[in-house]
Amino acid sequence: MVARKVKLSDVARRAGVSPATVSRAISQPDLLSAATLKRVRAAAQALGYVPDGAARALASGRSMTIGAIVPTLDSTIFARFLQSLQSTLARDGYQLLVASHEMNPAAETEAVRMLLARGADGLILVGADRPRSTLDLLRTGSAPVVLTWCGAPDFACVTVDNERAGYLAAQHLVELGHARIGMVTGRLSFNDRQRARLAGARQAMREAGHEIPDWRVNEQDLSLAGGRIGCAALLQLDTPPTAIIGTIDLLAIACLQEARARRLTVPTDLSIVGIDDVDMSAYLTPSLTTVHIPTGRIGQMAAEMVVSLLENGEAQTHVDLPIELVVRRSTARAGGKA
Amino acid sequence: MVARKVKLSDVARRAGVSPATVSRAISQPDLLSAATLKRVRAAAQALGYVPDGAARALASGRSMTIGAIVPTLDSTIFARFLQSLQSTLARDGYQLLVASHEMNPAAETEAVRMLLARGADGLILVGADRPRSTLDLLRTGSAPVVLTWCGAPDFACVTVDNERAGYLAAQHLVELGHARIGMVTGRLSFNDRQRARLAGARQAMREAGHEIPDWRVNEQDLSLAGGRIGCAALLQLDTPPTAIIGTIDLLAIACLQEARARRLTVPTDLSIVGIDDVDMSAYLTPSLTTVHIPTGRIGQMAAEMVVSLLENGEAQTHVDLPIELVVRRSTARAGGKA
DNA sequence: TTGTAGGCGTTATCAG
DNA sequence: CTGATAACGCCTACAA
Repeated sequence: MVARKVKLSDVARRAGVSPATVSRAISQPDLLSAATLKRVRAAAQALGYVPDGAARALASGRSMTIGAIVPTLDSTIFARFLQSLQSTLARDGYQLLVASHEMNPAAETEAVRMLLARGADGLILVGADRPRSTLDLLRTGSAPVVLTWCGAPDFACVTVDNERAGYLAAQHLVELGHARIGMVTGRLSFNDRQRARLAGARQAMREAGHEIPDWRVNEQDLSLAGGRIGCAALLQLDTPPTAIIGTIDLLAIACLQEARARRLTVPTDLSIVGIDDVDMSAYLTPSLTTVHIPTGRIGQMAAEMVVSLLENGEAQTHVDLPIELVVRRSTARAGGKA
Repeated sequence: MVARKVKLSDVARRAGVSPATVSRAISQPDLLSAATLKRVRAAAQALGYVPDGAARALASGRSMTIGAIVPTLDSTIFARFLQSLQSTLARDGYQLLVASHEMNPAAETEAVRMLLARGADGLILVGADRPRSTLDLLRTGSAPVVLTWCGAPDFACVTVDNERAGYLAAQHLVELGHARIGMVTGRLSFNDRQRARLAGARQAMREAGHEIPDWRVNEQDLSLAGGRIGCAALLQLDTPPTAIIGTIDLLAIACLQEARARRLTVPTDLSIVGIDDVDMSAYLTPSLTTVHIPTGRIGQMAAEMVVSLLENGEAQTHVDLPIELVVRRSTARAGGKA
């Protein structure tokens, strides 16, 4: 719309130095004398110079951009995760390029390809459950990759023990005397987090001499609507569970709402446990007993990991963040007494 | 890690054609004969060729990347907004580059500069309230800009009448006989959406012969914690309001929780109205009366607008999306009777 | 500390 | 329909 683009050489001419000097002024200021640096900066300022990222990327081989692929952007969890990634990366001068796959493996592969094509210097993905072809693409790519939540042995990753999360949730219920517990989970395919949480809960019950039969596990969309449907289905069984675990807080919150809609009192009539510990959970009435997952930390660590992988070449490549049960008011002893 | 990068010319050699032909095979397939096209594609496939975005961007002047700057990623609203932007842009082959400013004007300016430097072909921002210098930077930049939620006359924008949103919320309360209403708002500076919603509510009250004095307006962080604090403050006034408007659902939901914590029954003892109509609002007990804002549509339209600005040069540059009051169970006649 | 020169991988303009 | 041949704007040895 306005004057044609100001380029490096324009600044150089204005400052009376060579293009190389201007280039250095941007990327390696220390190599210049204070005087010239100042002069170059003044010239750049005056001309309103903005370096061309594409050209820099092409010449230097680095785009200062990190790609992140999440299942969906429309989720409390991933929103916080991205916020955390974004702010941490920004500190190091990197920009975040985001993509989502909406639970479609092919879309994820496509996203990886696109991000790589866009020149992302590094990639951050969620989970490790994806087609071998995608994994190969990731390994082949020259960009460092960091997996989050769930990891794979041959990839750098920032994990959380999802199986243990499910275990802790169920164990808590066992300790309260519950033997018949139901679960509302998200879709299990292409989602290792969900599978692990379910498996962990089953493990805890098994160790206590109980089981969670398939018909007490209800697979739903990860939404409030899904949670309510799943909860309703479990409550309508001939022998309804005395407690329900939602594999993510959103689902558990929906269960809380469904229970209330059915005039059941939580936790007296029904205990409910979630996993994640989102903000909302602490503020509900009754507040939700859940397993805390350090979502923000996962993002921060993942960001720091790609950056250090990128800049130091090396880095600790396996971090497992601690999780813990947070007992609040949505759980009580089986049998009705709080 | 592996073989050095496969480039255009490698594919060309393998396919026995010139580099130019390979380039066309990617960007203008129609110009090639079916036979050569097929041959080139096979070669590219075999070599695992991935075009270099930086080089393409440098040579073509377009990065196929759109930058979006939101106040924060960590919000239901903006998460949905971004999701919508992302999926719409993806359809046209664009990638989303995101940044957030956490309510810091300077950070936003910095983000604009960075996004422009990264070669974003277009920019999507939230609101129109920012320093003149940033506006100038936006105008100067050669990239089309689309403002969302609130607009400015000389920018393309996808808006929603925030003032009317506040107006509708208050008007509904007036019709229910409420004269003393309180408001819990977010920080008003650097946030035209909040100011407009507050102003609209005041306008509605004024027209009804009432006022919303400053001391019945409580400015808080846009969080559940903020909402509860704000609600508590209003309820502790000598003459507490009979109804409260939260300028975003999150705040209103927090008010609902605070009211319950104080053993107040909503809507009998206190009516509460929100603005946004997030998913959760419909599922709460009582469900939240609120003003529906088509968040997803805003994102979709904004995305379509940048793209058409980019590709057709022209486009409708001012779209105002309709909003409407959604009456649910959190409001009732003043005086206690539902 | 600063200048020179060649190249990064594609696209685009022109011929053929 | 396809092939040469310049740019594109910046970085980076290498030289001074």
